[in-house]
Amino acid sequence: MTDHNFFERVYVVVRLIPIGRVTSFGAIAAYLGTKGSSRMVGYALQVSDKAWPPVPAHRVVNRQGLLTGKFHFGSNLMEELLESEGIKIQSDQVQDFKAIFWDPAIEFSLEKPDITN
DNA sequence: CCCGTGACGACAT
DNA sequence: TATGTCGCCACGG
Repeated sequence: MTDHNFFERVYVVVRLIPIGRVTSFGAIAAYLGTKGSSRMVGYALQVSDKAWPPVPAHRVVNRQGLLTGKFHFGSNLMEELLESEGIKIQSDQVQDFKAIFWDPAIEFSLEKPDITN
């Protein structure tokens, strides 16, 4: 597993995010064991367009549920993508963020069977 | 090789 | 609660 680069590890986790759910940079960083380098997660997503398979980077927001990276998607593409998945956005902020928050360190490790995507 | 930058986050004031 | 500062580490100039 350590054969993969840090960036690719980020992509793997992000691709695990169920549709209609979101997670934070810090949660991913913590799950990867690099809790302090949450900035690297954001950097990885910035260049995720050259990764394959595609990475749903729009499902990753900051700790406040704010769409800090929407500018990198161009206009309001990030917001539209999230709303198309049923996520409500207002003022660049995810509504009911706590409710749809998906923590890989918790929910994924439990391997909940009711999550089908 | 050194310096500034950055999709963040925790803590101090 | 809001604002400022520091730590984190990869990358480009």
